[in-house]
Amino acid sequence: MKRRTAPALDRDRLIAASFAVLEAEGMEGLSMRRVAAHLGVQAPAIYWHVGDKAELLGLMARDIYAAAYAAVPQIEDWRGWLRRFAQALRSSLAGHRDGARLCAVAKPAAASDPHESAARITAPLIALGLTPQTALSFQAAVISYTLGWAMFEANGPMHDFLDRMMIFEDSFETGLDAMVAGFEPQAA
Amino acid sequence: MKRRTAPALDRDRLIAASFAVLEAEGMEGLSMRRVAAHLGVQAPAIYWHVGDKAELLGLMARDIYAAAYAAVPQIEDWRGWLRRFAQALRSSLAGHRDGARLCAVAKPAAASDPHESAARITAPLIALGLTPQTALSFQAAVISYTLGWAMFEANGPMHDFLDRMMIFEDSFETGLDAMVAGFEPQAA
DNA sequence: ACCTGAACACCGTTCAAGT
DNA sequence: ACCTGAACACCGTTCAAGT
Repeated sequence: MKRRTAPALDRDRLIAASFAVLEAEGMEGLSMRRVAAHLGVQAPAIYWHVGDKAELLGLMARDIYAAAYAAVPQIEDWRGWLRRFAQALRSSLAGHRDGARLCAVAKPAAASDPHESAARITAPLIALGLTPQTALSFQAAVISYTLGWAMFEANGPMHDFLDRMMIFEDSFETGLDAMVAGFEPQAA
Repeated sequence: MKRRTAPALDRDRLIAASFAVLEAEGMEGLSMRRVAAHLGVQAPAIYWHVGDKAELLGLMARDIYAAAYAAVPQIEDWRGWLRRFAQALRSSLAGHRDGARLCAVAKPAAASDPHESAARITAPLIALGLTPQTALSFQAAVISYTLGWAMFEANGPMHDFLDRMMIFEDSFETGLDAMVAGFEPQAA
């Protein structure tokens, strides 16, 4: 017997609880105290498992990105992969209340080892024949576009109006297709 | 004589002070109390001139966008206009500390009259021959891309690493050119 | 009309102390 | 090792009261 009582918290349960609070209260209701309450614990307990709130947000954002990567199907060429990835990221962001705002505020947890995370991020594109340089460039552009779009789309009051002037889905695809198609001549 | 003492505040001085605090303290140091202190006034005084903090942030964001629109030179076609606008927006965002984060958090002050603001936003493109529909679509895509990129770029730790793997300036242009070029066939 | 003073209900975080 | 209790230095916002 290593311990008499199992610990009440671990990183995974902490992150899960944080998402639960986010879903229920939104981004500005996401406080350390509320997350703690959701876990039946005092706020300072969280600091045993995580350095500070910024790190917690970083971990949440990381999960959102990870879900997107995991959702991209096997695909035969980099154009298709980029398109599928962008769609997956968009729906991963839309899958959580204030998901885009969360990712905007959070610094990437990737900060721990940027070299490794850049490699992981570009690996699929490199496998499909792009050079590391172009892979990074294209991927950065697609992520930027998708994240920016998600924020645009999540912006309440403007949304209702734009909804009557354009189909978000279609316009997102329009921009995405344009970008990917425009990459074509640069892939050499 | 309408009043014995001129008011200490007005909206413009309030916004200017807010930018000053933002520059000095960054986004998380931007508190109502600090802005008030910068103006030699008590925090509650601000609420006479502005409904709440969100509205103040919205006004700041609006200024950043307005600066971008103002900086776009007269141009002969919509491709050029879109490219110039994106560059102007990127440098307007980069012109203030945490500019991208600010715009991410702020709801558009445009919320007041979305119809009018959408019209103003698309006017230049419509004047250059696009339909309102495509103008809105293209403009939304370009804004999303640029805002997303600026956030990407502003993200400290990742930045230093990426800086050694790619030129931000060049990669931004790569994606932008790709998108605008890809719009071409859709402009019909 | 425009601002102050005092207060309310919160925050994130630290740190000794408990087990 | 892991959590609590109490505290510190802040927040945004409201509201009576002053001028």
